[in-house]
Amino acid sequence: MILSKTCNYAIRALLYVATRKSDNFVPVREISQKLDLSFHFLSKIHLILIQHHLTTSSRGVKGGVSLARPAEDITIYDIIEAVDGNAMFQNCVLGLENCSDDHPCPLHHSWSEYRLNLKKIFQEVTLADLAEKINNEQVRLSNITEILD
Amino acid sequence: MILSKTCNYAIRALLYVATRKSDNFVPVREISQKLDLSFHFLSKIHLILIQHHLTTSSRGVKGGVSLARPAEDITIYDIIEAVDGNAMFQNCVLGLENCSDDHPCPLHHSWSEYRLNLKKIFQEVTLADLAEKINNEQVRLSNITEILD
DNA sequence: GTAATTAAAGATAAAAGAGTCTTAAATCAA
DNA sequence: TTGATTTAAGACTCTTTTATCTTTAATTAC
Repeated sequence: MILSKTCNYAIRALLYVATRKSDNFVPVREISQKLDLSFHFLSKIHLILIQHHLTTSSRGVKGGVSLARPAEDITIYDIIEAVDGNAMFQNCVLGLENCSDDHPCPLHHSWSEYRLNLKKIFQEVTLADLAEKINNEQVRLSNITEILD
Repeated sequence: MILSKTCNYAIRALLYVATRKSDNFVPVREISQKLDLSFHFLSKIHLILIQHHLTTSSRGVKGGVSLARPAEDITIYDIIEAVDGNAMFQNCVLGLENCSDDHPCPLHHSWSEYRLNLKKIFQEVTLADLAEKINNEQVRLSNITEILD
């Protein structure tokens, strides 16, 4: 797996929040039910997202989480960086410590080019882009077919 | 990290064997010393490689491991597939189970194209290609600068 | 103020990945 | 045959990731 499970869940959760596009907070319970994920685990993931200023939250009856800034301004890369870090986009594919153009590993050349593309793919796409696709029912967010009822 | 540590070590170990290009077996002890990796851990990794018919081995005084077929016929992809499996080259980037052209996740389109490139990069390169680079001292295999003395 | 609701925080546990250690088995050399 | 060498195999430990459960704190509605 390229992304950790935690990161997968984070992306899907934020996409769900983005599709709700209400001014209100979205309860974690609702997200976990709609995406069929563990409520407690998702709560924990949200702490990370809050720490990285991707979401804000409110406790209490009308509480929940919401995006910290417009969905247009949050890329998938932002989420990956917050949860999994950016090692994937920087490190040597063979795990060597000072792999560089000057001291390359055998795969350095092809990999460093590829790595940029990987970053690009995730940076080019915002939550808004994907939320629109989801709302147009062109794509899905969960193993369960219907998530938005 | 895209590849597991186990997989990194496996690739580097086989590259080392390929650079030795002797008809003899190469002791795991020698590999571990030259690559600065744990001998016992590397021994374990070699069991995987042997099971997947990437290497053969011999016990005893002149024993060790050697490539099961010519270095020209072993790609980096072969090693990755043996050690880490092929989930990375097949699975949905968001971890959805039946993500496909018919039932895509929001990232399916860009990802499925990208995934093919990823596979290609590793399939295009053989141990022989990289061993040649290493022997020409264009690249390195270890954090330690000199590995071939 | 009280009760219901919801995130925050922390303790705990299960599973997987990474790494170590010991013993057994095979091979070679003398 | 004996001893040295080297892989094979399995038990064991440590760390990280994933997941669960419980308690606390904040917010809202009444």
